Amino acid sequence: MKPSLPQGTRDFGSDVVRKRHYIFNTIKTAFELYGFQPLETPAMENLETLMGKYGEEGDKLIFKILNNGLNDPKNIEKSRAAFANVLEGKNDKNLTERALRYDLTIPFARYVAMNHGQLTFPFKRYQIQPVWRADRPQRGRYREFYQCDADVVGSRSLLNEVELTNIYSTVFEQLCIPVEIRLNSRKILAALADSAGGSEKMMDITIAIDKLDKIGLEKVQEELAERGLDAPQIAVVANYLSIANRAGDNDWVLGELQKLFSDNATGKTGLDELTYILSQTKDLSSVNKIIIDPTLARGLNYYTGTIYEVKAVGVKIGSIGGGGRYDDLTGLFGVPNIPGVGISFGVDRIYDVMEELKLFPAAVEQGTKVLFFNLGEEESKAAYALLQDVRRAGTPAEIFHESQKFDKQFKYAEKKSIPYIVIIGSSEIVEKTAVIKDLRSGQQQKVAFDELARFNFV
RNA sequence: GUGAUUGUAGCUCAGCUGGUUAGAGCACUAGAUUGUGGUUCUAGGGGUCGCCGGUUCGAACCCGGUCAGUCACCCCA
Repeated sequence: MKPSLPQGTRDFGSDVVRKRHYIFNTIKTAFELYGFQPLETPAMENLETLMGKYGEEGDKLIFKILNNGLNDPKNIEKSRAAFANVLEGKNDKNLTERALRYDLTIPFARYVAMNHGQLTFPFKRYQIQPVWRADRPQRGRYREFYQCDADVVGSRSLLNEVELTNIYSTVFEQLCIPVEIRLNSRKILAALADSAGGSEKMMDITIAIDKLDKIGLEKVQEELAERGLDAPQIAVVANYLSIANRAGDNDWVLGELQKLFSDNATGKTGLDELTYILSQTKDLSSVNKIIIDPTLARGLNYYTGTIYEVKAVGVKIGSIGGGGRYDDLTGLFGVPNIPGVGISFGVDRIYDVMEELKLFPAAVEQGTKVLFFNLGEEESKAAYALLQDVRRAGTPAEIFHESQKFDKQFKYAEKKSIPYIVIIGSSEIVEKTAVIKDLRSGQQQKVAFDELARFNFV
Protein backbone atom coordinates (compact mmCIF):
# COMPACT_ATOMS: atom_id res chain seq x y z
CA MET A 1 0.00 0.00 0.00
CA LYS A 2 0.94 3.60 -0.49
CA PRO A 3 1.50 5.37 2.82
CA SER A 4 -0.60 8.46 3.44
CA LEU A 5 -1.97 10.70 6.16
CA PRO A 6 -5.57 11.20 7.22
CA GLN A 7 -7.07 14.37 5.79
CA GLY A 8 -6.14 17.51 7.66
CA THR A 9 -3.25 15.98 9.63
CA ARG A 10 0.45 16.60 9.12
CA ASP A 11 3.91 15.32 9.94
CA PHE A 12 6.36 17.88 11.24
CA GLY A 13 10.00 17.68 10.17
CA SER A 14 12.81 18.85 12.44
CA ASP A 15 12.90 22.47 11.30
CA VAL A 16 9.15 22.80 11.67
CA VAL A 17 9.23 21.16 15.08
CA ARG A 18 11.90 23.61 16.20
CA LYS A 19 9.87 26.59 15.06
CA ARG A 20 6.76 25.22 16.72
CA HIS A 21 8.65 24.68 19.96
CA TYR A 22 9.76 28.26 19.82
CA ILE A 23 6.10 29.32 19.81
CA PHE A 24 5.13 26.82 22.50
CA ASN A 25 7.96 27.94 24.74
CA THR A 26 7.14 31.61 24.35
CA ILE A 27 3.52 31.00 25.34
CA LYS A 28 4.37 28.58 28.12
CA THR A 29 6.90 30.97 29.61
CA ALA A 30 4.30 33.74 29.65
CA PHE A 31 1.72 31.48 31.29
CA GLU A 32 4.20 30.46 33.99
CA LEU A 33 5.27 34.06 34.47
CA TYR A 34 1.70 35.00 35.28
CA GLY A 35 1.35 32.19 37.80
CA PHE A 36 -0.59 29.60 35.82
CA GLN A 37 -0.05 25.91 36.52
CA PRO A 38 0.05 23.14 33.94
CA LEU A 39 -2.69 20.59 33.37
CA GLU A 40 -3.06 17.74 30.89
CA THR A 41 -6.21 15.79 30.14
CA PRO A 42 -6.84 12.71 27.96
CA ALA A 43 -7.09 12.93 24.18
CA MET A 44 -10.53 11.36 24.44
CA GLU A 45 -13.48 12.23 26.60
CA ASN A 46 -16.82 10.58 27.13
CA LEU A 47 -19.00 11.69 24.27
CA GLU A 48 -21.63 13.09 26.59
CA THR A 49 -19.03 15.34 28.22
CA LEU A 50 -18.58 17.10 24.91
CA MET A 51 -21.99 16.95 23.25
CA GLY A 52 -24.13 20.06 23.42
CA LYS A 53 -21.35 22.34 24.62
CA TYR A 54 -20.31 23.89 21.32
CA GLY A 55 -23.65 24.59 19.68
CA GLU A 56 -25.35 22.61 16.98
CA GLU A 57 -22.55 23.06 14.45
CA GLY A 58 -19.94 22.19 17.02
CA ASP A 59 -21.57 18.86 17.77
CA LYS A 60 -21.25 17.87 14.15
CA LEU A 61 -17.52 18.53 14.20
CA ILE A 62 -16.74 16.25 17.13
CA PHE A 63 -14.69 13.22 16.10
CA LYS A 64 -16.46 10.20 17.51
CA ILE A 65 -14.72 6.96 18.34
CA LEU A 66 -16.37 3.70 17.40
CA ASN A 67 -16.88 1.22 20.23
CA ASN A 68 -14.99 -2.03 20.14
CA GLY A 69 -16.65 -5.41 19.95
CA LEU A 70 -19.60 -4.30 17.83
CA ASN A 71 -19.36 -7.46 15.73
CA ASP A 72 -19.37 -9.76 18.75
CA PRO A 73 -22.34 -12.12 18.14
CA LYS A 74 -23.93 -11.21 21.43
CA ASN A 75 -23.80 -7.47 20.60
CA ILE A 76 -24.83 -7.67 16.99
CA GLU A 77 -28.51 -6.92 17.49
CA LYS A 78 -27.71 -3.96 19.73
CA SER A 79 -25.20 -2.70 17.19
CA ARG A 80 -27.77 -2.83 14.39
CA ALA A 81 -30.33 -0.92 16.42
CA ALA A 82 -27.70 1.61 17.44
CA PHE A 83 -26.64 2.11 13.85
CA ALA A 84 -30.23 2.77 12.83
CA ASN A 85 -30.32 5.46 15.51
CA VAL A 86 -27.14 7.03 14.23
CA LEU A 87 -28.54 7.16 10.71
CA GLU A 88 -31.32 9.29 12.11
CA GLY A 89 -28.76 11.71 13.46
CA LYS A 90 -28.83 10.61 17.07
CA ASN A 91 -25.96 9.31 19.10
CA ASP A 92 -26.14 5.87 20.59
CA LYS A 93 -23.95 4.61 23.40
CA ASN A 94 -24.01 1.15 21.93
CA LEU A 95 -22.12 2.43 18.91
CA THR A 96 -20.00 5.28 20.25
CA GLU A 97 -19.45 6.56 23.74
CA ARG A 98 -16.08 8.31 23.42
CA ALA A 99 -14.82 11.17 21.33
CA LEU A 100 -11.62 13.12 20.68
CA ARG A 101 -11.42 16.39 22.54
CA TYR A 102 -12.73 19.36 20.58
CA ASP A 103 -11.16 22.08 22.69
CA LEU A 104 -9.41 22.43 26.04
CA THR A 105 -12.01 24.47 27.88
CA ILE A 106 -14.70 21.85 28.33
CA PRO A 107 -12.29 19.12 29.47
CA PHE A 108 -10.94 21.68 31.92
CA ALA A 109 -14.43 22.42 33.18
CA ARG A 110 -14.98 18.70 33.60
CA TYR A 111 -11.72 18.46 35.54
CA VAL A 112 -12.68 21.35 37.81
CA ALA A 113 -16.13 19.87 38.41
CA MET A 114 -14.55 16.54 39.36
CA ASN A 115 -11.88 18.05 41.61
CA HIS A 116 -13.34 21.27 42.98
CA GLY A 117 -13.02 19.95 46.53
CA GLN A 118 -9.24 19.70 46.23
CA LEU A 119 -8.51 22.83 44.27
CA THR A 120 -7.57 26.16 45.79
CA PHE A 121 -9.46 29.00 44.20
CA PRO A 122 -8.96 31.04 42.23
CA PHE A 123 -7.50 28.19 40.22
CA LYS A 124 -5.25 29.23 37.35
CA ARG A 125 -4.20 26.55 34.92
CA TYR A 126 -2.66 26.42 31.49
CA GLN A 127 -2.91 23.56 29.04
CA ILE A 128 -1.04 22.95 25.80
CA GLN A 129 -2.41 19.97 23.90
CA PRO A 130 -3.82 19.01 20.51
CA VAL A 131 -7.52 19.10 19.74
CA TRP A 132 -9.43 17.53 16.85
CA ARG A 133 -12.23 18.79 14.68
CA ALA A 134 -13.96 17.01 11.80
CA ASP A 135 -13.98 20.20 9.77
CA ARG A 136 -13.08 20.30 6.12
CA PRO A 137 -9.45 21.43 5.95
CA GLN A 138 -8.41 24.72 4.37
CA ARG A 139 -5.55 27.12 4.78
CA GLY A 140 -5.16 27.66 8.51
CA ARG A 141 -7.76 25.05 9.25
CA TYR A 142 -6.63 21.62 10.31
CA ARG A 143 -8.30 18.54 11.70
CA GLU A 144 -5.63 18.17 14.34
CA PHE A 145 -4.17 21.32 15.86
CA TYR A 146 -2.76 22.61 19.11
CA GLN A 147 -4.38 25.00 21.47
CA CYS A 148 -2.66 26.76 24.35
CA ASP A 149 -5.21 27.77 26.94
CA ALA A 150 -4.98 29.74 30.14
CA ASP A 151 -8.04 29.95 32.36
CA VAL A 152 -8.84 31.33 35.80
CA VAL A 153 -11.81 29.87 37.62
CA GLY A 154 -13.35 30.79 40.92
CA SER A 155 -13.05 34.53 40.57
CA ARG A 156 -15.24 37.25 39.15
CA SER A 157 -12.50 39.86 39.40
CA LEU A 158 -11.86 41.86 36.27
CA LEU A 159 -8.21 41.76 37.19
CA ASN A 160 -8.22 38.34 35.54
CA GLU A 161 -9.30 39.88 32.25
CA VAL A 162 -6.53 42.41 32.62
CA GLU A 163 -4.00 39.64 33.22
CA LEU A 164 -5.15 37.62 30.24
CA THR A 165 -5.12 40.66 28.00
CA ASN A 166 -1.56 41.33 29.08
CA ILE A 167 -0.57 37.74 28.37
CA TYR A 168 -1.91 38.10 24.84
CA SER A 169 -0.09 41.34 24.45
CA THR A 170 3.29 40.13 25.73
CA VAL A 171 3.26 36.87 23.80
CA PHE A 172 2.51 38.49 20.47
CA GLU A 173 5.00 41.21 21.16
CA GLN A 174 7.68 38.62 21.85
CA LEU A 175 6.80 36.74 18.70
CA CYS A 176 6.84 40.07 16.83
CA ILE A 177 3.41 39.43 15.33
CA PRO A 178 1.40 42.61 14.78
CA VAL A 179 -2.07 41.85 16.10
CA GLU A 180 -5.37 43.36 16.98
CA ILE A 181 -6.72 42.11 20.27
CA ARG A 182 -10.43 42.62 19.87
CA LEU A 183 -12.67 42.88 22.87
CA ASN A 184 -16.39 42.90 23.38
CA SER A 185 -18.87 41.80 25.99
CA ARG A 186 -21.76 39.40 25.78
CA LYS A 187 -23.52 41.79 28.13
CA ILE A 188 -23.48 44.48 25.47
CA LEU A 189 -24.77 42.01 22.92
CA ALA A 190 -27.50 41.00 25.35
CA ALA A 191 -28.47 44.64 25.72
CA LEU A 192 -28.61 44.96 21.97
CA ALA A 193 -30.85 41.90 21.76
CA ASP A 194 -33.10 43.39 24.44
CA SER A 195 -33.66 46.45 22.32
CA ALA A 196 -34.06 44.53 19.07
CA GLY A 197 -36.43 41.65 19.46
CA GLY A 198 -35.74 40.23 22.87
CA SER A 199 -33.16 37.97 24.43
CA GLU A 200 -34.28 34.89 22.53
CA LYS A 201 -33.05 36.62 19.37
CA MET A 202 -29.56 37.12 20.74
CA MET A 203 -28.03 34.12 18.94
CA ASP A 204 -29.55 35.16 15.61
CA ILE A 205 -28.36 38.71 16.00
CA THR A 206 -24.83 37.85 17.07
CA ILE A 207 -24.31 35.31 14.29
CA ALA A 208 -25.36 37.89 11.73
CA ILE A 209 -23.45 40.91 13.01
CA ASP A 210 -20.28 38.89 13.45
CA LYS A 211 -20.10 38.79 9.66
CA LEU A 212 -20.22 42.54 9.15
CA ASP A 213 -16.61 43.01 8.04
CA LYS A 214 -16.94 40.04 5.73
CA ILE A 215 -20.25 40.53 3.94
CA GLY A 216 -21.17 44.16 4.61
CA LEU A 217 -24.11 45.92 6.18
CA GLU A 218 -26.70 45.09 3.51
CA LYS A 219 -26.14 41.37 3.65
CA VAL A 220 -26.20 41.46 7.43
CA GLN A 221 -29.57 43.17 7.27
CA GLU A 222 -30.82 40.55 4.83
CA GLU A 223 -29.66 37.80 7.14
CA LEU A 224 -31.36 39.46 10.10
CA ALA A 225 -34.60 39.55 8.13
CA GLU A 226 -34.23 35.86 7.29
CA ARG A 227 -33.69 35.18 10.94
CA GLY A 228 -37.03 36.74 11.79
CA LEU A 229 -36.33 40.37 12.78
CA ASP A 230 -38.77 43.03 11.62
CA ALA A 231 -37.79 46.32 10.02
CA PRO A 232 -37.68 48.47 13.21
CA GLN A 233 -35.58 45.83 14.95
CA ILE A 234 -33.19 45.67 12.02
CA ALA A 235 -32.92 49.44 12.14
CA VAL A 236 -31.86 49.22 15.79
CA VAL A 237 -29.15 46.72 14.91
CA ALA A 238 -28.00 48.80 11.92
CA ASN A 239 -27.70 51.84 14.15
CA TYR A 240 -25.60 49.78 16.57
CA LEU A 241 -23.41 48.57 13.73
CA SER A 242 -22.75 52.11 12.54
CA ILE A 243 -20.67 52.49 15.69
CA ALA A 244 -18.40 49.71 14.49
CA ASN A 245 -17.38 51.84 11.52
CA ARG A 246 -15.02 53.66 13.81
CA ALA A 247 -13.71 50.57 15.60
CA GLY A 248 -10.22 51.41 16.78
CA ASP A 249 -11.23 54.71 18.31
CA ASN A 250 -12.08 53.02 21.59
CA ASP A 251 -13.10 56.12 23.53
CA TRP A 252 -15.51 57.17 20.83
CA VAL A 253 -16.98 53.67 20.48
CA LEU A 254 -17.48 53.32 24.21
CA GLY A 255 -19.07 56.76 24.33
CA GLU A 256 -21.57 55.90 21.61
CA LEU A 257 -22.42 52.58 23.23
CA GLN A 258 -22.89 54.41 26.50
CA LYS A 259 -25.51 56.63 24.87
CA LEU A 260 -27.22 53.64 23.31
CA PHE A 261 -27.52 51.58 26.46
CA SER A 262 -27.80 54.22 29.18
CA ASP A 263 -31.05 52.69 30.40
CA ASN A 264 -29.99 49.06 30.20
CA ALA A 265 -28.38 47.72 33.38
CA THR A 266 -26.73 44.71 31.75
CA GLY A 267 -25.38 46.74 28.89
CA LYS A 268 -24.02 49.38 31.24
CA THR A 269 -22.23 46.72 33.29
CA GLY A 270 -20.63 45.32 30.16
CA LEU A 271 -19.48 48.78 29.15
CA ASP A 272 -18.07 49.54 32.58
CA GLU A 273 -16.15 46.29 32.49
CA LEU A 274 -14.63 46.98 29.10
CA THR A 275 -13.77 50.50 30.16
CA TYR A 276 -11.99 49.14 33.22
CA ILE A 277 -10.04 46.50 31.29
CA LEU A 278 -9.01 49.10 28.77
CA SER A 279 -7.89 51.55 31.42
CA GLN A 280 -5.63 48.92 32.98
CA THR A 281 -4.03 47.82 29.73
CA LYS A 282 -3.90 51.05 27.81
CA ASP A 283 -0.35 52.08 28.58
CA LEU A 284 1.19 48.90 27.26
CA SER A 285 3.95 49.89 24.93
CA SER A 286 3.50 47.51 22.11
CA VAL A 287 2.89 47.10 18.42
CA ASN A 288 -0.36 45.42 19.35
CA LYS A 289 -3.65 47.24 19.30
CA ILE A 290 -6.48 46.58 21.69
CA ILE A 291 -9.74 47.33 19.96
CA ILE A 292 -13.28 47.43 21.26
CA ASP A 293 -15.23 45.72 18.51
CA PRO A 294 -19.03 45.81 18.94
CA THR A 295 -19.48 43.23 16.17
CA LEU A 296 -17.35 40.59 17.86
CA ALA A 297 -19.67 37.79 18.93
CA ARG A 298 -18.02 34.33 18.98
CA GLY A 299 -20.08 31.25 18.49
CA LEU A 300 -19.43 29.32 21.67
CA ASN A 301 -22.59 29.70 23.64
CA TYR A 302 -21.15 29.38 27.12
CA TYR A 303 -19.60 32.84 27.13
CA THR A 304 -21.42 35.37 29.30
CA GLY A 305 -19.14 38.38 29.76
CA THR A 306 -15.98 39.68 28.15
CA ILE A 307 -15.06 38.03 24.86
CA TYR A 308 -11.73 38.06 23.08
CA GLU A 309 -10.50 37.49 19.61
CA VAL A 310 -7.00 38.02 18.23
CA LYS A 311 -6.33 38.67 14.58
CA ALA A 312 -2.99 38.98 12.86
CA VAL A 313 -2.64 42.23 10.96
CA GLY A 314 -1.85 41.78 7.29
CA VAL A 315 -2.39 38.03 7.01
CA LYS A 316 -5.54 36.55 5.60
CA ILE A 317 -6.19 33.78 8.06
CA GLY A 318 -8.88 33.32 10.70
CA SER A 319 -8.38 34.34 14.31
CA ILE A 320 -5.19 33.18 16.00
CA GLY A 321 -6.61 33.41 19.48
CA GLY A 322 -9.91 33.67 21.28
CA GLY A 323 -11.57 33.38 24.62
CA GLY A 324 -13.93 34.90 27.08
CA ARG A 325 -15.68 34.85 30.42
CA TYR A 326 -18.21 32.24 31.42
CA ASP A 327 -20.31 32.45 34.55
CA ASP A 328 -21.10 28.86 35.09
CA LEU A 329 -19.18 26.40 32.95
CA THR A 330 -18.96 23.69 35.60
CA GLY A 331 -22.68 23.98 36.15
CA LEU A 332 -22.98 21.81 33.08
CA PHE A 333 -21.34 19.10 35.17
CA GLY A 334 -23.38 19.58 38.29
CA VAL A 335 -21.10 21.99 40.16
CA PRO A 336 -22.67 25.46 40.04
CA ASN A 337 -21.28 28.88 40.90
CA ILE A 338 -17.74 28.57 39.63
CA PRO A 339 -17.23 31.48 37.24
CA GLY A 340 -14.17 31.78 35.07
CA VAL A 341 -12.43 33.43 32.19
CA GLY A 342 -9.93 32.06 29.70
CA ILE A 343 -8.00 32.62 26.51
CA SER A 344 -6.61 30.38 23.84
CA PHE A 345 -3.72 30.58 21.39
CA GLY A 346 -3.94 28.73 18.06
CA VAL A 347 -0.36 27.62 17.53
CA ASP A 348 -0.82 26.20 14.05
CA ARG A 349 -2.21 29.44 12.72
CA ILE A 350 0.38 31.47 14.60
CA TYR A 351 2.96 29.31 12.86
CA ASP A 352 1.41 30.00 9.45
CA VAL A 353 1.37 33.73 10.17
CA MET A 354 4.99 33.78 11.30
CA GLU A 355 6.06 31.77 8.29
CA GLU A 356 4.27 34.15 5.94
CA LEU A 357 5.67 37.23 7.66
CA LYS A 358 9.12 35.60 7.96
CA LEU A 359 9.26 36.24 11.69
CA PHE A 360 11.19 33.20 12.89
CA PRO A 361 14.66 34.14 14.13
CA ALA A 362 17.38 32.28 12.25
CA ALA A 363 18.76 30.87 15.48
CA VAL A 364 15.57 28.87 16.00
CA GLU A 365 16.43 26.51 13.19
CA GLN A 366 19.85 25.74 14.57
CA GLY A 367 20.34 22.43 16.25
CA THR A 368 23.95 21.31 16.11
CA LYS A 369 26.38 24.15 16.75
CA VAL A 370 29.63 22.45 15.78
CA LEU A 371 30.58 19.86 13.20
CA PHE A 372 33.91 18.07 13.58
CA PHE A 373 35.37 17.13 10.23
CA ASN A 374 36.40 13.54 9.75
CA LEU A 375 39.80 13.34 8.07
CA GLY A 376 40.74 9.73 8.65
CA GLU A 377 40.99 7.11 11.32
CA GLU A 378 43.67 8.66 13.56
CA GLU A 379 42.32 12.15 13.04
CA SER A 380 38.75 11.22 13.87
CA LYS A 381 39.86 9.48 17.06
CA ALA A 382 41.46 12.69 18.28
CA ALA A 383 38.45 14.65 17.04
CA TYR A 384 36.05 12.35 18.86
CA ALA A 385 37.74 12.89 22.22
CA LEU A 386 37.51 16.64 21.75
CA LEU A 387 33.93 16.33 20.53
CA GLN A 388 32.98 14.74 23.83
CA ASP A 389 34.66 17.60 25.69
CA VAL A 390 32.63 20.09 23.73
CA ARG A 391 29.44 18.18 24.46
CA ARG A 392 30.24 18.02 28.16
CA ALA A 393 30.50 21.79 28.05
CA GLY A 394 26.90 21.81 26.83
CA THR A 395 27.43 22.64 23.16
CA PRO A 396 25.44 20.47 20.73
CA ALA A 397 28.04 18.97 18.41
CA GLU A 398 28.56 16.08 16.04
CA ILE A 399 31.27 14.48 13.95
CA PHE A 400 30.94 13.71 10.25
CA HIS A 401 30.14 10.04 9.92
CA GLU A 402 32.95 9.09 7.57
CA SER A 403 36.15 10.38 6.11
CA GLN A 404 35.17 12.15 2.91
CA LYS A 405 36.34 15.05 0.90
CA PHE A 406 36.00 18.51 2.38
CA ASP A 407 33.37 19.47 -0.11
CA LYS A 408 30.94 16.86 1.28
CA GLN A 409 31.53 17.75 4.86
CA PHE A 410 31.12 21.45 4.22
CA LYS A 411 27.87 20.89 2.38
CA TYR A 412 26.52 18.75 5.18
CA ALA A 413 27.22 21.53 7.68
CA GLU A 414 25.68 24.07 5.39
CA LYS A 415 22.48 22.10 4.86
CA LYS A 416 21.99 21.54 8.54
CA SER A 417 22.83 25.20 9.15
CA ILE A 418 25.61 24.29 11.55
CA PRO A 419 27.51 27.53 12.19
CA TYR A 420 30.94 26.13 13.14
CA ILE A 421 33.19 23.42 11.79
CA VAL A 422 36.31 22.10 13.50
CA ILE A 423 39.17 20.70 11.47
CA ILE A 424 41.59 18.29 13.05
CA GLY A 425 44.07 16.80 10.62
CA SER A 426 47.55 15.33 11.01
CA SER A 427 49.31 18.66 11.38
CA GLU A 428 46.76 19.81 13.97
CA ILE A 429 47.39 16.67 15.99
CA VAL A 430 51.11 17.40 16.00
CA GLU A 431 50.52 21.00 17.07
CA LYS A 432 47.72 20.07 19.46
CA THR A 433 45.57 22.82 18.01
CA ALA A 434 42.29 22.68 16.16
CA VAL A 435 41.09 24.91 13.37
CA ILE A 436 37.69 26.46 14.08
CA LYS A 437 35.91 28.00 11.16
CA ASP A 438 32.80 30.14 11.37
CA LEU A 439 30.85 29.27 8.26
CA ARG A 440 28.79 32.42 8.40
CA SER A 441 31.75 34.78 8.23
CA GLY A 442 34.24 32.43 6.60
CA GLN A 443 36.83 33.32 9.22
CA GLN A 444 38.92 30.70 10.92
CA GLN A 445 41.29 30.53 13.84
CA LYS A 446 43.51 28.08 15.67
CA VAL A 447 42.62 27.02 19.19
CA ALA A 448 44.61 24.76 21.50
CA PHE A 449 43.02 21.35 22.15
CA ASP A 450 42.57 21.94 25.86
CA GLU A 451 40.80 25.24 25.26
CA LEU A 452 38.43 24.03 22.57
CA ALA A 453 35.59 23.06 24.91
CA ARG A 454 35.64 26.52 26.45
CA PHE A 455 35.41 28.24 23.08
CA ASN A 456 32.41 30.49 22.80
CA PHE A 457 30.36 28.93 20.03
CA VAL A 458 27.58 31.42 19.28
C1' G B 1 -21.39 18.73 5.60
C1' U B 2 -22.50 21.69 0.50
C1' G B 3 -20.29 23.82 -4.01
C1' A B 4 -15.95 24.94 -7.16
C1' U B 5 -10.97 24.07 -8.57
C1' U B 6 -6.11 21.72 -8.82
C1' G B 7 -2.92 17.03 -8.65
C1' U B 8 3.19 15.91 -14.23
C1' A B 9 10.95 14.41 -11.44
C1' G B 10 12.87 15.58 -4.37
C1' C B 11 10.95 21.20 -5.19
C1' U B 12 8.67 25.10 -8.64
C1' C B 13 6.33 24.49 -13.07
C1' A B 14 5.83 23.76 -18.97
C1' G B 15 3.46 20.07 -22.05
C1' C B 16 -0.59 23.57 -28.37
C1' U B 17 -7.40 21.12 -30.38
C1' G B 18 -5.89 13.16 -27.58
C1' G B 19 -0.67 11.20 -31.92
C1' U B 20 6.01 8.19 -31.59
C1' U B 21 11.35 7.55 -26.74
C1' A B 22 6.96 13.42 -21.29
C1' G B 23 10.45 18.56 -20.87
C1' A B 24 12.93 23.05 -18.13
C1' G B 25 15.03 25.46 -13.79
C1' C B 26 16.60 24.36 -8.92
C1' A B 27 18.17 20.11 -6.07
C1' C B 28 20.94 15.38 -6.46
C1' U B 29 25.40 12.19 -8.21
C1' A B 30 30.33 12.12 -10.58
C1' G B 31 34.45 14.91 -12.53
C1' A B 32 37.43 19.65 -13.27
C1' U B 33 39.54 20.35 -7.52
C1' U B 34 44.49 14.59 -2.97
C1' G B 35 43.26 19.82 3.58
C1' U B 36 38.93 24.68 2.83
C1' G B 37 32.26 24.76 1.04
C1' G B 38 28.81 28.69 -0.92
C1' U B 39 30.78 30.83 -7.73
C1' U B 40 31.66 28.49 -12.49
C1' C B 41 32.07 24.51 -16.22
C1' U B 42 31.23 19.32 -18.02
C1' A B 43 28.75 14.69 -17.77
C1' G B 44 24.96 11.70 -15.48
C1' G B 45 20.82 9.50 -12.59
C1' G B 46 15.74 10.16 -11.57
C1' G B 47 8.66 10.18 -13.62
C1' U B 48 3.31 3.65 -12.24
C1' C B 49 1.82 11.83 -15.42
C1' G B 50 -2.34 11.10 -7.41
C1' C B 51 -5.07 6.27 -7.56
C1' C B 52 -8.95 2.91 -9.94
C1' G B 53 -11.91 2.16 -14.03
C1' G B 54 -14.06 3.68 -18.92
C1' U B 55 -14.08 5.83 -24.16
C1' U B 56 -10.41 5.36 -28.28
C1' C B 57 -6.29 2.32 -33.23
C1' G B 58 -3.90 5.55 -29.54
C1' A B 59 -5.02 9.11 -23.07
C1' A B 60 -0.68 13.33 -18.98
C1' C B 61 -4.78 15.47 -22.12
C1' C B 62 -11.75 13.20 -22.80
C1' C B 63 -15.54 10.69 -19.19
C1' G B 64 -16.88 8.39 -14.24
C1' G B 65 -15.34 7.25 -9.42
C1' U B 66 -11.85 7.82 -5.46
C1' C B 67 -7.97 10.11 -2.45
C1' A B 68 -5.33 14.60 -1.27
C1' G B 69 -4.44 20.00 -1.59
C1' U B 70 -6.61 24.90 -2.40
C1' C B 71 -10.92 28.35 -2.45
C1' A B 72 -16.04 29.78 -1.11
C1' C B 73 -20.24 28.60 2.20
C1' C B 74 -20.85 26.85 7.20
C1' C B 75 -18.12 27.32 11.37
C1' C B 76 -13.76 28.27 13.87
C1' A B 77 -7.83 28.25 16.42
